[in-house]
Amino acid sequence: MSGFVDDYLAYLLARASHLISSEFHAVVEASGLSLMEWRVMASLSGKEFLSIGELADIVLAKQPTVTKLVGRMQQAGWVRRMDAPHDKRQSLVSLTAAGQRKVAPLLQQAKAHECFVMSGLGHGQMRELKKVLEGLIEAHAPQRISPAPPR
Amino acid sequence: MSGFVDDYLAYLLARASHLISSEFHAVVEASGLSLMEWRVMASLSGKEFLSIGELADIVLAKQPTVTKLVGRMQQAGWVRRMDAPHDKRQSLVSLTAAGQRKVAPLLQQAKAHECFVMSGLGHGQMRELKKVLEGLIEAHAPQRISPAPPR
DNA sequence: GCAGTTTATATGAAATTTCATGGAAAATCA
DNA sequence: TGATTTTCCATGAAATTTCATATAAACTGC
Repeated sequence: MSGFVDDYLAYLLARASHLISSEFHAVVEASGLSLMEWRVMASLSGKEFLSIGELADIVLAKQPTVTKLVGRMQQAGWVRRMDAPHDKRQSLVSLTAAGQRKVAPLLQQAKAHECFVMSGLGHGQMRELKKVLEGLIEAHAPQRISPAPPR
Repeated sequence: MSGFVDDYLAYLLARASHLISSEFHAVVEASGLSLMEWRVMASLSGKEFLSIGELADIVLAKQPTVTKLVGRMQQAGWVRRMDAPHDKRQSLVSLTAAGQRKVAPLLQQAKAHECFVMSGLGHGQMRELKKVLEGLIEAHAPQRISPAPPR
């Protein structure tokens, strides 16, 4: 490792994230999906649908990237799109039946992998870690929506 | 957020990392560097030099990506390369004087940003977080080098 | 309802990344 | 030492991402 980046929080986060993701990446690729495709499908699973913008936010990618990614996934038959009935600007993305079958096993394996990672930590540390991360995410969320004043 | 990814460790790590990096990304780009260029230069600062392979590992990118990235940075005059004297396969990368001048202020600002992030956590939680991350990184390091048996 | 503005997504061109492979130097081993 | 394998980096072609911008629909305030 390098002098500066050692012990630098942003770097530790990036490295830990990369390492953990990479491990599971192997599983994901074995099923013929890219990491981004997996993220999209995992995000979509359980939900009725998500808009392109929501997806971009969740999968941590830019909007044009997601538009094109979803386009390719649609070609592959894993997702479908429809215009939002009330807001015709939005494009709502949802899993097809084939898509659901494709992710289902991965969702299981993801949980298994998480357990594996967790086993190296201890349940307590794990909960603590998640709590701190959630706190960080909360605290640094881009647009802080101030509570609407009572009407 | 989405149902599945909520509370999924790999995702929390990815999101927290992305969020914290993005904040500093603004500072980095203001100085005319990309995130990757910043990582390379930060990694190099303090070190005499690093090989392409070491850099790729540190900055979490693939080897061909780093080769080309370094090529562009060399064009820009921020880094230089030389063949390793003992192993002519290796290409050693080091900062030029211009490169050093370029990163110096960013190194300062990075520390400042880290303090800012830390301020939302408390020193104790911060140390704990870093410790857990370092543990994760250590535990999941790709090639565990077992200590050489005494000769 | 109408300008002016904002929001959500799409898209083409350019930049970057990735994959697969190549070549050359080092390491291994019989 | 010569053959074989491995390691390290470069590179061309293909795939992806990104930037800048376009388009169309929704909002805002008269």
